[in-house]
Amino acid sequence: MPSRKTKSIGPPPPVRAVFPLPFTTVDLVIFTVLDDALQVLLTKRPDGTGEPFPNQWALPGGYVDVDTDKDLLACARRKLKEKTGVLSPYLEQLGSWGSAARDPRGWSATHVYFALMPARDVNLVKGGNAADVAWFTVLEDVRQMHLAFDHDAILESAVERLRSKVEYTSLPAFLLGEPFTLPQLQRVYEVVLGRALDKSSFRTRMLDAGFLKESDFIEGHSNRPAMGYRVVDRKAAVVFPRTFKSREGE
Amino acid sequence: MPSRKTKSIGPPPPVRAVFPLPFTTVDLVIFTVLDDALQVLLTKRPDGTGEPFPNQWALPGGYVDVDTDKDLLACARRKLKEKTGVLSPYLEQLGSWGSAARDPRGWSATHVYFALMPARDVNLVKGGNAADVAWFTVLEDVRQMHLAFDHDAILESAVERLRSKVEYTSLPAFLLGEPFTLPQLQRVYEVVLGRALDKSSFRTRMLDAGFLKESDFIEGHSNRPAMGYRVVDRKAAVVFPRTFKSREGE
DNA sequence: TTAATAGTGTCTATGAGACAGTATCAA
DNA sequence: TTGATACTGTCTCATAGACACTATTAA
Repeated sequence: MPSRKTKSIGPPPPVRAVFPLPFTTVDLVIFTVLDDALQVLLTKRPDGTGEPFPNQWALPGGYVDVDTDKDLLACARRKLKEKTGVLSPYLEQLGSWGSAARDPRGWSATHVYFALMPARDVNLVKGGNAADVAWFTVLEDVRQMHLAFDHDAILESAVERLRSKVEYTSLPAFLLGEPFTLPQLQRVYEVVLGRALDKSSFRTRMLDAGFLKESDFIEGHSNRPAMGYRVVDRKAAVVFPRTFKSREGE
Repeated sequence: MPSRKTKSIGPPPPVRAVFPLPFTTVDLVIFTVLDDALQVLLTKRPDGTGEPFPNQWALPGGYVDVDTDKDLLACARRKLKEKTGVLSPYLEQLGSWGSAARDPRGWSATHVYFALMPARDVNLVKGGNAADVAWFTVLEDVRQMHLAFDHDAILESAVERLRSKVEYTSLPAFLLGEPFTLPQLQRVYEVVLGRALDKSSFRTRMLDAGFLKESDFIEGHSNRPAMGYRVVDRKAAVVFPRTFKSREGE
């Protein structure tokens, strides 16, 4: 009979329960917009180690380490830093997937987080357990691959969540490095949504929502310079009261 | 990170990994609307069994059973049926909570689902591991309690999710038994949102959204009979293009 | 001056909110 | 006939979408 509220110091017992436990992992869906396309970060599964799905591409992730990870979010942050070097991007829980069949090693459950980050902030970290790390476009590259485990389904769910939230939140701002211009932001919205938006209504919506502050920085990569903006609160997205196209079928 | 063993055919080994695994549980946040109030189903933790939080109220849930549960959803359905007898209510994943501290027995992660059901469908099942099961109003009863584990935080998150979705989806329809009338449905919206809605705009919104079919059944519990409706698709909610009160701070 | 991109103004349509009015029932 | 509830119509206002317009730069 375990006593309350005491975390044991020292080495954990070899067996933690008298019944079998599922494996517990954390996986990450890391998005960016690069070359006018939505891209996702994947890592290659190692070869020759006896691990399942050798040489196949997979979402970055791995086992929860009971000794170092305080909680699931801390575990996600740790893995994020290991792969990208980025410390505090926009990070949100997507959900969890668990079943007897998804991993040949046995019953496993994964807690999935999705992250948004500017491509230029990322410093791809190669080596380690994963042989390789790279960006893949969601619409082209990944369509022609089969990811390891149930990661195809997880990615699909992440893209769906991202798309639907982009319809009524300021999420895309986290995909851009600061400061950014309104036309740049609009392009990101259009890339994720896969359709064009009206310039005028886009500007009013963004500026009225009050989540942007002028960076009093002008930035022109070609002709007339545009106003630069920064996000007021880098931690949370703003929710708009309407979706983008209220008229007719989404 | 230690290497993992491959799954063997035959009886499962007593130890499934050479590194410690977190406990894996599934918890349920079961909502209904009863007596013009949003209510949640809680179970009382057992006493004298050495389990943590004896006699405290908690969300129904428990360990994933690797041998009987095919996946997390199946596990959630099993527990749902055990407590309420209801087989297929509206069921959606809320998220997962995991940390070293939430359960005194050790690192644990719980996968939380939330369910919506008509109160009249529920047959409270007492006994078993949980001594007691009952409905509690979210706004009054639960405010004065302290739930076991981190269930206060989980419930708060579930209520928040429910409220925000009620602003722009047809979710409340799943809290009512069929057929129901539009005034009944409006009352449910108002109870969950905690504010009154305009009758006229409510009716147009609901009927235009096309998720209701006339039950050609008239139901009058007092005066002029109202049209009865049923939900077209009992599995999914409809998303409205706008929130209820677009003008000013929600 | 031209090309290119940034940004604004003007019109229309939609639909929510407000609220008054009508319809249909029980007693 | 009265009261209660179901339901409809009418007005206003906010704002998204469409699209033409002006502004500011580089070459």
